[in-house]
Amino acid sequence: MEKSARKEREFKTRRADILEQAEKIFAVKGFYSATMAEIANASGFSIGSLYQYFESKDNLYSKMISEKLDLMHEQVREKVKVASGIAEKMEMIVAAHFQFVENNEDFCRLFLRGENAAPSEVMTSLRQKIMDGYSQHLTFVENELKEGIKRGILRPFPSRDMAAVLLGLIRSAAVDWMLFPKKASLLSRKDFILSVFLRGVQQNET
Amino acid sequence: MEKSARKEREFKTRRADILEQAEKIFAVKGFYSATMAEIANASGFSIGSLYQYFESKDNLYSKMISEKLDLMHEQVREKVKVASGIAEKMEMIVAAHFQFVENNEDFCRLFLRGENAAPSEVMTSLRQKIMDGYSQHLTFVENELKEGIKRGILRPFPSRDMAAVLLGLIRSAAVDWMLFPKKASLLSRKDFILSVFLRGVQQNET
Amino acid sequence: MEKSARKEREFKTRRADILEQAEKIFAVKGFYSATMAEIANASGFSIGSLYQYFESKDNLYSKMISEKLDLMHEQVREKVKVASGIAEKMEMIVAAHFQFVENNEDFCRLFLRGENAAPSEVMTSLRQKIMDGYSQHLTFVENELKEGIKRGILRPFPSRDMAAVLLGLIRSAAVDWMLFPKKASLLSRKDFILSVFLRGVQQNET
Amino acid sequence: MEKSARKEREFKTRRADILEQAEKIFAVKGFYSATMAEIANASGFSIGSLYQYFESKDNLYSKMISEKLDLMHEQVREKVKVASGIAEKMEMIVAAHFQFVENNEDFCRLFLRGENAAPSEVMTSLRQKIMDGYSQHLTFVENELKEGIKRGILRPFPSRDMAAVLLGLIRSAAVDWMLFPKKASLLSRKDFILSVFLRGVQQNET
DNA sequence: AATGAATGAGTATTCATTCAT
DNA sequence: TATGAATGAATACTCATTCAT
Repeated sequence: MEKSARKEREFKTRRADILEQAEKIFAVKGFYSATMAEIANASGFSIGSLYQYFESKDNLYSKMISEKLDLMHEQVREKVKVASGIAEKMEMIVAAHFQFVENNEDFCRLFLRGENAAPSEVMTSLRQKIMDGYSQHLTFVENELKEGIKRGILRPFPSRDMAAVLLGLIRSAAVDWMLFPKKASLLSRKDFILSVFLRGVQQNET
Repeated sequence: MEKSARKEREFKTRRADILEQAEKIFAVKGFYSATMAEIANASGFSIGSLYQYFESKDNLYSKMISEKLDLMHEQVREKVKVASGIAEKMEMIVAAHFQFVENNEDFCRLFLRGENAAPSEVMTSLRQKIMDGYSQHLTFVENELKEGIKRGILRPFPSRDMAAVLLGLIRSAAVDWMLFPKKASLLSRKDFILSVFLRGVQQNET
Repeated sequence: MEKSARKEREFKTRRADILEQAEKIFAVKGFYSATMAEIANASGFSIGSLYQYFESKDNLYSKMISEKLDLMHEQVREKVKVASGIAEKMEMIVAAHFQFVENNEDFCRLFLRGENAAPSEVMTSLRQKIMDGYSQHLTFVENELKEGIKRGILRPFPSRDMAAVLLGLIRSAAVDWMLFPKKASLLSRKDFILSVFLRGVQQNET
Repeated sequence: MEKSARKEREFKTRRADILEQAEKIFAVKGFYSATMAEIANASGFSIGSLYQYFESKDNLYSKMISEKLDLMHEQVREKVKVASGIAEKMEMIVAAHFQFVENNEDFCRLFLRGENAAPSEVMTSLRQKIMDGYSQHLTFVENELKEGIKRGILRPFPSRDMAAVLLGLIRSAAVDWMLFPKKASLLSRKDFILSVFLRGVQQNET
């Protein structure tokens, strides 16, 4: 039926609209201080309608977080995929992350604030989902680095630890950029981070 | 007066007791889900008494966070102070942080969760305090690194960025350790982090 | 729209129901001892619903007082308006007040108790509103008396003072009636009050 | 024992001090918003000490009100006692009340506010006490007026009603004076009130 | 399907009173 | 006797969720 297809499409669009507004509000107020009424209002729906798209406030928040996080991982992977060569792939890992942060600053600020909180079932499962997603992402990065080790470009450190270090460096640059606002774009710090990661900060002994 | 001195001492002890219990409860439940009644109960005081030591729930949380953070910064600085030589100082920066995280895991988990949230006055001032403390700490680390640059031990990168990188590496190792529990102590990762920071991950070109 | 009109009507009815029950409870217990739960219960609404009709307990109390007071003033004025001649108008002023007191004893007892209290914003504004209402009412009575002075029926006392005296006499009769319950209606004291007001208590010298 | 006599004296002095401060605070904040801590502080005693002089907050308030009211009644009676002749006695009734109000404005404002509230035992008994005191006072005034009726100076109205009217006029003048602050003293309105009471507001027919 | 009024459980905070010191 | 820290009952208000229309 054509009808159901259009309905389906509309459903998704509206769902996305809600998610978009919710993200903004959660970013400003945090999970607890944001209210369903507020989100309903901002997205132009009634409170009741919100519950047609999401089971609960927890669920709305969870979906918002996890879907966006998935998007980030996906974006990173896609950009890395089209890159050729270890060096370019590593550059893309950093660049893609930075681009996502710049394009989704509100969302990322939510993580400065944290608040992946609450002891509820749903929230616990969110935390698990976040960790799983992170774990997979780590594995993805790890595999790229392994290639570098194999080719003798990278030192034979444990690849998982190296991946954690790379993501840690990316994260710390992003946090620093959000915490202490600067004129320069986050992306402009890409080379610095890459350089530190690749060559270390130690003066060449010669 | 002896009397007032003892009272003073008792006051501080009890205040610390409350803070200690509150930390545990906040760590498990988060700021919003933890209740004053729970904290009162856990610390063996009545609800009313809590308010003799702290103005409000916000205030209790703020004090708990900021005092512990101050303690961390202080502990790091003291350990670095007694170290001699750039290398040893940098080692101490990493070691002292790791030790603190191991000794205060509950507290640190609070930061995984984040939740330095709430749009209230008190919480806003807490966030400012956290940022100020971090900023000062960054400056402290930066000054140590500057010495290293001056002596030609470290590459002439912007010292502040290098400091941010070092703290970022420390943080990412700590987060990784808390997120994916391992048998090995966090401290055992010190040399790896230091090595990465100092020599980088790039294979020596030969 | 028919719908919104009915909604509107229902809203007003329910609001009035709450006000009516609240009046009784406040009359018995006073502002502070009355609880929102009690009022909710008595009016057959949930606690939450009370807050859909009134912003706060203070607000509920304020509206109840000021709307009823407005009603009293209005009723007095309407009855006076249809009266013809100074004598009849003055009679109506007394009669209308007494009728209101008899019909709204609970409400009036609230004023024996006073309790237009509380240092809150809302309550301060209530007190101002009460005074303003009283002031206007005084002016209304004053204008009627001025007519009597102009026609040489009343002694040329300051009209405002005379108005205050008349309302004072009305009030004292009402208070006496409420304080020391008697079989006779308050209205039956109308002629006495009027007589005292007009001719005083002094024996005619002859 | 001398000692106990001094103790007794001290006790009364301190009790009076508390009552004095309490009156001020109650006048400003009302019964419910005033706190025992505040009263303790203002009167220079500890909270615990307050309870050595008064059983409870209700009791403190009750005693403050009833003792001051007794004082008012007493002062009026004494001044009336030394007056000679009906006219002078009636003048004194008005003058003595007005003087008390001027000398105890804070206290009297408490009655504008009312708040002889609370459904507690103690408060109920206070209300009874106030009514009894008022009733006795009314009887006292009534007896003076009876004398006037007997001597043919006053119209043969029911004496109790006349007394209520006189006290009502006094009250309304006092309330008006407190509600709408004026430069003139309250006492300066004595003759007006007396004149209205005696001769009414009606123009003499001549 | 959409609405938004109604619900009521849940919680921070206050403050009269007590009692150990 | 005096103190004031400790107590905990009491209560206004919020907001996620439901469901009648």
